[in-house]
Amino acid sequence: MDLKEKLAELNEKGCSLTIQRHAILEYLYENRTHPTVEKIYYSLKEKFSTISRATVYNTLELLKNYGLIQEITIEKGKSRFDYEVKTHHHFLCHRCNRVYDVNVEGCPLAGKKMINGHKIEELRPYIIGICSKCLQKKKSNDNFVMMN
Amino acid sequence: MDLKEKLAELNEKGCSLTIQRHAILEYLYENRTHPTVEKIYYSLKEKFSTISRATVYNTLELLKNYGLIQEITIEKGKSRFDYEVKTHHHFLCHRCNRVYDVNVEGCPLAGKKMINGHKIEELRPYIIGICSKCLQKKKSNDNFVMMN
DNA sequence: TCTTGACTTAGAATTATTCTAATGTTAGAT
DNA sequence: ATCTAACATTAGAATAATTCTAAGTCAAGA
Repeated sequence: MDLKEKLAELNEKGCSLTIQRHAILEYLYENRTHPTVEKIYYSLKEKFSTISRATVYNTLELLKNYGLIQEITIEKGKSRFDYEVKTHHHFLCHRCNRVYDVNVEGCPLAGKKMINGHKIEELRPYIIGICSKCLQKKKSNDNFVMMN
Repeated sequence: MDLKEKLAELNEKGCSLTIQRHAILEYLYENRTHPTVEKIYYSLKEKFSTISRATVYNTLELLKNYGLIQEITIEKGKSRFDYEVKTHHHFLCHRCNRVYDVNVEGCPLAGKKMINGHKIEELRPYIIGICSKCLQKKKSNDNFVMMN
């Protein structure tokens, strides 16, 4: 779903479209790097110097409740946010702390509404490990060490 | 793996088995409710009145690094811990905040070592929703309201 | 224009986690 | 048995993430 559609949906549902809300959703639309709240806050400060953390938190919560963004809790202690709401796997590299999207086909939970009598509302499939970039880096370090 | 085996493994790997470490691992062995750090800390305080939060955090980190327990980051802002390290799904009820184990067969990631060039070290498959108990409660509330 | 309610703001408060410096414990050397 | 060095634990301070609060801002409708 593109930005205009999401903004329209917010509007239709009677949610007032403030400049801050617009900016936050737009930021997530343009930055698919799964930013933390802190990252979003500081990035927006450059445009809107008076924006407050509370607004960022409130807006992210609001957008999440409207189902327009999703929260990622893959890391201890802090949340990240993702413009894409369709369920997909996230990969966290514990070396560089980057979060990647990964596509995994054939999840047996896909489309399921219930499990063990519990109502399923959201899937958060997380994978932890070392990303390809860091594996490369590690390799060249090893080479470097071997050459000495 | 039972408690004795895990303690033995710690010992074999040269990790000193202090009373606190023993108590924390034992607590997780006996309490499979995915306790938060705070819950663990206060429960242990009853037996060991001088135990400190730092020890609880350090020990949980240590046990995790030895691969004897796993960390659950399903909730915003805080960690829970699980004695069982075999990969399994966790279900968080956003009404009552309980975390349940659920068994899901046929995950296409099972046994995979790599994905998109990234090295997989740990899977954290989380499901969010409303648990069976809370669904029941909701139902009886509805009935109650209807009867009035 | 005035009022009302919703939104934003700055900063305080709270919560979770990590850090620090002092103290306690233990195993091996003597 | 005692000493010592390394490691572990402790209380509390520091930091980080999030939520709360009270005051100010804005915008739509009477």
